Amino acid sequence: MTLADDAIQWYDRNARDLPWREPGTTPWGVLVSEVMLQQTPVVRVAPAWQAWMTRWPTPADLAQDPPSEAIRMWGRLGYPRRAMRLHACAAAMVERHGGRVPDDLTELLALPGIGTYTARAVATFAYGQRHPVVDTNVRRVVARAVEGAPDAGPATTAADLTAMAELLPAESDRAARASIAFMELGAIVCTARSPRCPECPFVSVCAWRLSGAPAASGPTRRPQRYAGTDRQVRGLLLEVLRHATGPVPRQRLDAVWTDEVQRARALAGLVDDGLVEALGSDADRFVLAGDADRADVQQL
DNA sequence: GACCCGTGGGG
DNA sequence: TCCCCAAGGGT
Repeated sequence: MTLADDAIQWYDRNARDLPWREPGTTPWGVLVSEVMLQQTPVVRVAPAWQAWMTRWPTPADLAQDPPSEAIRMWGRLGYPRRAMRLHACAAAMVERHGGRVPDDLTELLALPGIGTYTARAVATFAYGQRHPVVDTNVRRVVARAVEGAPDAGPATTAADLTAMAELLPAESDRAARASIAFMELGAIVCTARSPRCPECPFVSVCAWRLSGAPAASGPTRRPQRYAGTDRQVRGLLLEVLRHATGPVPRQRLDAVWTDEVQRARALAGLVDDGLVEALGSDADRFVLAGDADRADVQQL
């Protein structure tokens, strides 16, 4: 039995019942789930995915609505730029691919918001192709089980893809199952903190376990605190704009954060990123991207 | 490669 | 409380 065989067998008995894994999920549904899952936990994605797919069952449905509606529907999943890119992605698929999700890796990679991981995930899970699919879970599982390391080092895309490629079964359908199985293992058993090794199909062959499960050593870089960052300010500004039914006067945005310099920087950043538009010659009113026309109507 | 980009829940 | 982290992508 190879690691892939063990993982697939384990997955068949332990896979979570997630909505985008239901039979009949379209490539678009797979793509939407993968984008939503970029840095957002499964439990919060599930209901959002259902609502999104009900409202926009195809790329063309989404492309017909303005980006502002995508940003609103995104709700509090975080990183709202993903909503905007998903909208741009839908528009690009309508323009370049007749409204269908392409099955070619290169064409997928060329779409907005679709990077190395997501392109491979869609080609593999939506179309059954044989590609290594490497996310943070896979990197951790391979680091421990194969390399004997306590955790994955910094992402090195090419090397990570090579490492996983060597573990993939030859047959494409099994290769796809192996990839999803490794991801699932990393998500619910071989977790970053407190791995559940007794439940792991690799427990007896895991290189990390066999070497005594050493703890990680060395200094870990402390990420920036969230409180007080531009990201928090952007979140507060966008929260106001999401719920607005018309143009929001600058004065109302001024109320969300006292530091004027930081507030202005955050707002300018949102405009630069295309999430927000300024209205009027004085740029004294703001709307979500794509709402300018509607806003003008409401002005009259 | 470093850094920026939201949000919420668990330990 | 505080810290960590969660199916990354773009610059």
